[in-house]
Amino acid sequence: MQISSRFTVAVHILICIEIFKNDYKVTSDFLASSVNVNPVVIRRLLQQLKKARIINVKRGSGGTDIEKPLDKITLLDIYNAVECVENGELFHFHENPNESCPVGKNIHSVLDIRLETIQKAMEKEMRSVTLQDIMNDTKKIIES
Amino acid sequence: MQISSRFTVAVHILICIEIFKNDYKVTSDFLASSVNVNPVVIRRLLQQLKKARIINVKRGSGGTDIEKPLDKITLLDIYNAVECVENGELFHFHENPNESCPVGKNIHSVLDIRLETIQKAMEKEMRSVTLQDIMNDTKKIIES
DNA sequence: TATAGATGTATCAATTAAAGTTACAACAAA
DNA sequence: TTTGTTGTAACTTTAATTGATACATCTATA
Repeated sequence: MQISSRFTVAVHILICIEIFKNDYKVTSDFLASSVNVNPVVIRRLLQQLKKARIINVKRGSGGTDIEKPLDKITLLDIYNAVECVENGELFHFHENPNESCPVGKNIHSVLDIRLETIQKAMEKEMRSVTLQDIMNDTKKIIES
Repeated sequence: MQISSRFTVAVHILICIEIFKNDYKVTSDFLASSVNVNPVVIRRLLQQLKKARIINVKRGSGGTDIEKPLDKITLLDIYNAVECVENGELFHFHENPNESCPVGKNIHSVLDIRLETIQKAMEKEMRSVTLQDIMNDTKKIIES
């Protein structure tokens, strides 16, 4: 199963906020039009990004800003903000292996550490990319 | 969203096949009892592992064997055998970004390479662990 | 201070994928 | 020929995502 599009949408949103901050009031409707999803989906994501202290959302007047230096926001920060799995575990483990089978009894002892290592490798890679990197690429491409 | 439990179940199955090969006929019912899921779920997985040439399943008489040296079967092989996402893409990308917005138009150019790098990091880690490694750990734990 | 335009959020529907279940034809060994 | 098993179809259940509508709440400003 795939990681939900909330992650790519969240990155898309953050790029938009930064690119258009001087020229438009970046509302949920504005963002919804760029991403091409329902505005409520955007608002839900904005709330999650706000809870993670990545952005600030203005009630009443509308609009949103990024709350941290771009080079202090990593893809992992964004991922963790919007991907709400219990314990943050990437792999879903079958729930009730048979404890009276020697394999079922020990499957967690054997696999947990391996799954964690794999997940950590993914997270390390995500942590190495900042929103600043993404913005640099985006501006270069838009200008060309 | 999490990677489905098919992956951990498939690894569980393969460990069972190897551990019990001399003492039991390892049928889908036998495996279903250790994993604690419906036998049909097991049979579906066995078919996927068979298609990937990791195991052989005996019709009629019943039972199953591993078809390759254990140190030639990596966690990535198992993952790819049972995790059937289109293009094998880990990240689900939102479908129709607005092409008339400079960000929507270029979001794929900016993000695709990053997502691929992250996925590759995960796959590299999965490729570095073989079923032989897992079996060594399992036997050590069961014997202690 | 009334209003216009946003956000925040509840609620429900639609869609999709995973996993459970039943059933049974096809098969192969004894 | 019987017995136990696989292979697979069909349907159900469950859960998560996403879409959609609605509206109370908020704030700048006219």
